[in-house]
Amino acid sequence: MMSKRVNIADVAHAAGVSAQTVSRALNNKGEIRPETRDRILAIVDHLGYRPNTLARGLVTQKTATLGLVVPDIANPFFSEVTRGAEEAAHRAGYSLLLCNAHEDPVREVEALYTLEAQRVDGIVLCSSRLSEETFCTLMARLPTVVLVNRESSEGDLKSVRVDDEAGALCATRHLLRSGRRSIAFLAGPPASQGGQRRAQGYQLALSEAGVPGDPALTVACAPQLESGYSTAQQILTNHPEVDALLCYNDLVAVGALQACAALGRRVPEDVAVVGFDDILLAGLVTPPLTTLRSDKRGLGAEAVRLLLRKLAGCTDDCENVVLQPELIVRASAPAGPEQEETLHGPLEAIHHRRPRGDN
Amino acid sequence: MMSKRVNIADVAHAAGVSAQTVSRALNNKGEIRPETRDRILAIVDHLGYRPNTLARGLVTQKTATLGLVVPDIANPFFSEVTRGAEEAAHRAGYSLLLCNAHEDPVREVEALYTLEAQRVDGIVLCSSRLSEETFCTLMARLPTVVLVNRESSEGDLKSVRVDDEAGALCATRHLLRSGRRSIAFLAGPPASQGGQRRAQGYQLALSEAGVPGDPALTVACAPQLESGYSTAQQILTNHPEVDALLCYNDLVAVGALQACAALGRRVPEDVAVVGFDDILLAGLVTPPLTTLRSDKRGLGAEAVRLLLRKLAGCTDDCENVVLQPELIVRASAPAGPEQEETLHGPLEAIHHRRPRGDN
DNA sequence: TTGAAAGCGTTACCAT
DNA sequence: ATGGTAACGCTTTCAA
Repeated sequence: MMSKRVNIADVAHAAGVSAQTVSRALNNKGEIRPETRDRILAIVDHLGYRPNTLARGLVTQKTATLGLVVPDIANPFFSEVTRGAEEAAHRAGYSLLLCNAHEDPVREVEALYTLEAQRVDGIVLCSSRLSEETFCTLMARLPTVVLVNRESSEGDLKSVRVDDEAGALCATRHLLRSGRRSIAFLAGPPASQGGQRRAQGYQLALSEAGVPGDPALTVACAPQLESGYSTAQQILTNHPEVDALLCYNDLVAVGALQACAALGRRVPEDVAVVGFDDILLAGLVTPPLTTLRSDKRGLGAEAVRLLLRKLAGCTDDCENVVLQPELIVRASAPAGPEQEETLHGPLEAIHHRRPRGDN
Repeated sequence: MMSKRVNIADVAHAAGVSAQTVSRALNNKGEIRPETRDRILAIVDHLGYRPNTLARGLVTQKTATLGLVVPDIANPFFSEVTRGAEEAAHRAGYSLLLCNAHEDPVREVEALYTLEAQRVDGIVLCSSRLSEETFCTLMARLPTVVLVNRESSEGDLKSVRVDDEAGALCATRHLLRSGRRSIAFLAGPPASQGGQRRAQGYQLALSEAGVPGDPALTVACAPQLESGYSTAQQILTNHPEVDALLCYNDLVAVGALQACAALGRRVPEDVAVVGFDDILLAGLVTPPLTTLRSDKRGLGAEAVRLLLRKLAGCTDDCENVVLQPELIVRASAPAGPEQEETLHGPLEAIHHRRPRGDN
């Protein structure tokens, strides 16, 4: 039925040359007479020949394919990271094999095995939830890996991440400056390194200010809206004195907003809410979220760039990359009265009046 | 440095059998003595051997990999579709090669060529912006394709889509019933078949109601928030009588909400706004969006299922799938006074009080 | 400048 | 039940 796929031999035959010469014409490699090359390329075009990347990969030991592992592609944070990674990969002539780890370490390991079997040239691993131990065992056999939002003690493992600690520090300071005294932290998945670092920034800000940190006010939660809702509800119920919620990400923060509404707590009058990431949603809910903006696409793009540099054998200047998040002050946690006119007042107005959607 | 990758010959040697037997053990295929198999599998495990899928694909002409092409992976609609597709693919033992067409027909063709070269077993092509002509030319040479949100006259090309016409019809009727008389349509990309079908539903509802359709009230726009903003602003300025905006998708609708705010038009009092898709955002903006909910993950999952059925040679029951969207009435376009207590009144309250985020 | 042969790692096919 | 050989489609290496 379907005629057999045209291969390099067919092209060679049609051009009256050897397969070798066709290969040279295609890869612009080795000496070849220009007119021969042009003739061959014309035939390639006419026959609609596409080199089989499997065969090519088998011999070159390179697939021009990268693996990308994310905890949840439907999470806006990771779809932005993915977009950035895809663009950078595409620009460099690489394809992207996407794996959704589903917030599950088992699935994550599975994904890494699959990528190994597929012989991807390198892997971008986002927000890994694996233990450091599992990690080191795996890395030994995997192709080159670059981590996103996670670091590892493992030798030459490079990473790209946002400065979680600085972000949480900045946000917590902001809350303290605006007069909040009992700040709870919705910490995200315990296995998340980002969550752990944010916890440190949060603690640091508290001790700076001489505020006694109550361990009961740091509560783990899944990185989704629903979990933010239930966790915030629980915190606000058990600790009525809480007047601010620092959230693992914007989805959790939106859930927290809804919990406040459900409990009749006004935001920001009774409770201030701060998110993390500044996804599109953040500026559009009511009240708009104060949050830490991170360059999500940049994270993905930078990870791919680092990966490609490592693949190119560039060992020297491949440093870890730490991107600084930017505090975006909106109505869910405004500046206190004393800072109103100075630091963030004007910004706030700008940030939620303008149409946005592509940050 | 890095020891050579272990291959099937190494395993065979270690087990004292032929490569053939190792292959049989691995694929559970052909006759093999159970104890031999177990012994081999133990060695496989011990050596950490992973079959090279390239080599396997080269000989079997199957890669266990599907291609997914989307216009924009950062668009929440498509990241949900992707999530559904990835899950279905993973469950069936397939990997997913992701291509972002970037809302650009040229990139789309490029992506299809890449997938062809990668010898994916099949392709899920979402919301293609290609002309029917380009399309037919390409399809002839591509591996099996299933379309999402697009249909084609091309022979055996199957598709999965939402019923755009029915959705737009339903939404427009809803607006008319609630007393709106001058309804504009922000139509999305002209090349979008979904947009075209929605235009038909919109027109049909207008003629049903005997409302004269003004062609100037159907305006193309990019499927993003910013474009919704500028397009709505333009419409509302040029046609002050407009009292409702039917939008291509929820992002456009949110932009339209912002335009209304900027122009001092109250929603829904002065202008009603309706979106499409019911992405997470839709229920969380102010006012919450009335919209047509589509099963985004289901779309992706169903497309993969259809694709796999076709690959399995199942030609008979592979029908096109058309999913019905569901009108979700929220405050941006409430029911009119006369329908308040009957149809949608109670629903509305439910839809924006509950925490949501995983629809 | 071009071609022939070998080999990448696996499975299919036919022997044994 | 197991093994040998060829083949998948390409690039690398060497020879002409």
